[in-house]
Amino acid sequence: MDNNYKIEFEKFFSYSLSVDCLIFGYKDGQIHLLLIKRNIDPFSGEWAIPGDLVYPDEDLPQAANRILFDLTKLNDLKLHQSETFGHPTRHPQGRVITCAYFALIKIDEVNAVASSWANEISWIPVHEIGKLAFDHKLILNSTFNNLKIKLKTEPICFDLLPDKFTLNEFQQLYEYAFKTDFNKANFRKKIKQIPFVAHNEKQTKVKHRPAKLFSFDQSKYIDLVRDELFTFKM
Amino acid sequence: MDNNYKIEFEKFFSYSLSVDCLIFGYKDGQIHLLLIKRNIDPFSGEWAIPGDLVYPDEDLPQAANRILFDLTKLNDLKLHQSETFGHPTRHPQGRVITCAYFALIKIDEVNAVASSWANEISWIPVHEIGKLAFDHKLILNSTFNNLKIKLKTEPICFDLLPDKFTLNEFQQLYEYAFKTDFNKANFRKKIKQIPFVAHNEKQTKVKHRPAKLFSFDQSKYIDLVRDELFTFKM
DNA sequence: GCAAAAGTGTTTGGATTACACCCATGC
DNA sequence: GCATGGGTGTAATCCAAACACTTTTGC
Repeated sequence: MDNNYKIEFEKFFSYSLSVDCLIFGYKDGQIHLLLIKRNIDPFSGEWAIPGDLVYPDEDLPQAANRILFDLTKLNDLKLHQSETFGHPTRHPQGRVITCAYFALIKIDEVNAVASSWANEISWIPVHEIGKLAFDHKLILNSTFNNLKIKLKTEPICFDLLPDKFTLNEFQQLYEYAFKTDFNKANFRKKIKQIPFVAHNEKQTKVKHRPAKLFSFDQSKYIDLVRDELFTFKM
Repeated sequence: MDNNYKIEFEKFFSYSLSVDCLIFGYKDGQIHLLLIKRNIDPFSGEWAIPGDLVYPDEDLPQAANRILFDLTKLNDLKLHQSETFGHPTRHPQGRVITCAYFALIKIDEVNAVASSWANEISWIPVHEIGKLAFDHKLILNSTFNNLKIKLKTEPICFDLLPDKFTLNEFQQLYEYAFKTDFNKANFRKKIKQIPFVAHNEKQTKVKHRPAKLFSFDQSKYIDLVRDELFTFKM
C-alpha cells in the first residue's frame, strides 16, 4: 500500500468495514481454527484470522461466505455472527470496523487452500493459539465464547464432527471445548434423548474394541423440535 | 493515482456506520423499550429505536452511551452488544451498517427526555410493539432474544428492578420475559441461593399483606463467583 | 492372557414439581 | 369477615454424579 493511497483514504472516508471469518474444525480430539499468515504490512509475517473488506451491495454474511469459499471451496454453510469490533485504533492504518462470523466445518471433508491473499494457512488447536495480528486474539476469545454458548443449546457440534462418529469423539469435543472431563456412563445417559442414527459399521484400525459409529438424525431432530418433544441441551 | 482508482475507492467505502441503542426498563410487571418518534424522513412519524452515526475516533460502546445519555442523562451504564445489521438495502438512502447495543435501566430512577433528534419518546411494553421504522423490528427481536439469554445466566435482572424489590416483582419480570407462569413456592426455592439483602421495610399502599423488600447483594455475589461457590442460573 | 478402550447397571443425594395450607393487611 | 396476595412445608419424582462392572478387540 503506497502512501498516496492512504492519504486519499483518510481524506474521503473516516472508516471502512470488514468481516473476519473464524473457521473451526475438529480433529485429533481438538477444535482447530484456520489461520493465515499475513504477507503484507501491517503485521506481515504474523498469524491472523482471515477477513476482508465488505464489498458494496454485499451483505455481511455474504462477505463472510466469500472468505470461507476462497479458503475452503465450501459454499452456503451456516454462518454465526459473533461480536463486532470498532475501536478507533484497532487498525494502525485507519478506522476499520470488523464484524466477526464463525463457521463450523467437517475438517476431513475439506482441503483448505492458499489464496491470493493468504499464501500460508494452518489449522491450529484453539487452546494453543498465541499472539495474533491486530486485536484478533480478542476476536478469537469472544468468538470461541460464543461458540461454547451455542454448543450448549444447539446441535452445532455435528457440523464439526464427521458424518459418522463414535460417541467418544462426540464426548471429547465437549471435553476439549469446556476443558473438563466427563464421566463416560453419565455422558451417554445425558445424550440418550438426542436422535441418532446407529450404524452397523464400526471403527477400524484401532488396537482395542472398536466403537460403534453414529450419525446425527437431522430430520428426526427437526420433527422433535417442531413438536416440542425435545430441546438440545448440554 | 489516476482518477478511475479514486472513483472505485469512493464507491467501495461509501458506507456509514451507526449504533442503535435499545433501552429496556421494567414497570407494571412489563419490560418496556424506549422508542422515539421520527420527525425526519425516511419513516417520518413512525416509531424507531434510538440510534446515531458513530463519530470519528469514537468507540462503538461510546457512541451507544452517548445516545443513552442524550435520552436519559445516565452515564457509564453497562452496555451489551447485540447483533450487527448490514444488509445493503436496509436503509433506503444508502448503505448504513448498524451495530445494536442494549442497556438496562431502573425506570423509576430516570426521566427520559426528548432531545434534539427525538422530540417524542415513549416507553412501550416489549410484547406490544408493532411496526417500527427500517428493520428495527428485526433488531428488536434479535436483541430481546439476546436479553433473554443473558437473563438466564447473568444477574442482569437487577439492573431492571428497582433497588428494593419484592420477590414477586422479581418473579414477574421473568414471567413477562419468558411468557410463562412460575409456581411461587418453587420459584422461591430456586432463588434461595442468590445473595440478597433482606430489608426490614415492607411494601406500602397495597390492599393486602405487604411483601418484604429485598436488594441484590452485589458484593457478596462477586465474592461467591470469585470463589466458585455460586453461578447465577435461571 | 493382557492392555486398552467400549459399553452398561446401580446407588445416592440433591434439585424440581405439584399441591396444600397458613398469614397479614385493607376494607 | 372476607378478599387478596404474601409466604412456607411436604411428598413424589426426576436427574446428575460416583462408581463398579462386563465386553470386545489387537497383540
